[in-house]
Amino acid sequence: MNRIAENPAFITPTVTGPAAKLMTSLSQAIHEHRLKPGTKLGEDDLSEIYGVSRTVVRAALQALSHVQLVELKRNRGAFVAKPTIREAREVFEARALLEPRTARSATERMTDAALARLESHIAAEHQAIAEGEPGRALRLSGQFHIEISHIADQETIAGFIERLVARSSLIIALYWKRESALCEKHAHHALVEAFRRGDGDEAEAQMKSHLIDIVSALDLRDTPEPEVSLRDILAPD
Amino acid sequence: MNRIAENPAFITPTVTGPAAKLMTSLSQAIHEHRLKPGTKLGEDDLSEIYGVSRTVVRAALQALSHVQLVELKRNRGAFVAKPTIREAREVFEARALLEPRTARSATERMTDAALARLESHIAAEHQAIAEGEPGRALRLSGQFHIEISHIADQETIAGFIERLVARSSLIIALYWKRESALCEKHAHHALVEAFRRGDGDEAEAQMKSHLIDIVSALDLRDTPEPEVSLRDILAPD
DNA sequence: TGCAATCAAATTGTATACAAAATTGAATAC
DNA sequence: GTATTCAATTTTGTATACAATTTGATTGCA
Repeated sequence: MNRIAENPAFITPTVTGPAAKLMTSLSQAIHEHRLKPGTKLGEDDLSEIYGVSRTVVRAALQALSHVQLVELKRNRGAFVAKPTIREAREVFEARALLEPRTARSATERMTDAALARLESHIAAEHQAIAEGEPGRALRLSGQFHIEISHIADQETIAGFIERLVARSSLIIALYWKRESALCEKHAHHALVEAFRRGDGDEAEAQMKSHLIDIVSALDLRDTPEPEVSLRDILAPD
Repeated sequence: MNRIAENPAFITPTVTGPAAKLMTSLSQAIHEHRLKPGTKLGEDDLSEIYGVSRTVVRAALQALSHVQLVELKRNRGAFVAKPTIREAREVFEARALLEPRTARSATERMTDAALARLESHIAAEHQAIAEGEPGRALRLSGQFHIEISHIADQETIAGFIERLVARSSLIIALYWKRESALCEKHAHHALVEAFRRGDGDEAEAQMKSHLIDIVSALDLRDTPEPEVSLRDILAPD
């Protein structure tokens, strides 16, 4: 069974049992932009919706806060994280540091089975776009990157990349330029071609430019914070 | 107030309130090798020791498991993490990927105040060794690396490095060769000199070789797992 | 004696009850 | 009419009670 079916959540759950289900469900909703940055995640609401106690809800929310998909404010509750422009830049700088080299490592460890998985990712991505589900396409696109890091067989780095890709989804929700089309199709295809040829240099270069393309499609100009910043400024923790 | 005094725990707590105190205390004990890899952390024990309920204990243990200082086994409890040789290699490969470049960034952003902080770290490290407290020295040595990542002003990467340095402490506890002396004195001093001269190339190179030196002082030879070797010895047929 | 099954003790997992804090809105004073 | 205060409500934080699982020890049986 491949990882796609096993872990549609993106983030490898760091909790077990019912809390993991909740974490997966929330994580997926955040990734597909059904839950928008800043949304309040009330404990009672979630506990009623999922039919579990607040104890379990809190465990899931804490786990999500550890991967920075959720922000916990003491005595105030849990909110879908809202990365700042500064954080957005940092996330992509970290990805630029980790992913190109990881793509090179993946090239060296590439197998036919792994190539097939990557291609099925791309196919699923195209299908999602064709079916008018951009949220699902975005999630699959992120999973493509994560899959590469797992192929590279560096689980520690893969864990970091999982977190970075997850936050990238929030960043895209907040800062994506409407004008620029989300076209990862060609970039991902070019990467797979490099993998197939076993060309590590090319894979590294492709990944590097792919990440630059993504950043250039974001609007990360310094602008005054949205409305909610008032609270943060006037009642800081 | 500087970061050293604020965060003697190493790991920036991802929880608030009483659970943060507990996390800090446990994290510090693990770093100083007072709590050894594999030690069981029973919920009732901790709850009695710290005078808080199991709810708080569980929150702290969950937080520690998210930074991989603690391993949670479902229905079995929490244990101080015990990185495998494979994980040890991965941790230092990730550090090799992140820290040299981060040292270069730190060079560009270096200030007199930051240099002074780094030097006070080294001084405290020497003092700890002189006073025969190798545990404290090791913790301070790790904080030196973390401080550099904060100076580089990349909080996302700094968070990763915090986790890697934390796990490195467990790895050192498990795999340090007795023969080789822990002498980070010169390496850290050379780094500070490079920072002072604003020599980014040199800082990057120094960090790279420093990490290689640490790995070379570890015994990461593939050995059969403890149980397996027992079986081999006792049932040689 | 050796092995297996069953039962008891201890420990973790989950739910719920209670305490504390923050938010909300209405009443009152200016 | 506006602002301020205070109480009621809601929500989160913590403790505790109960359920489920694991562990090991004892007993029964071959």
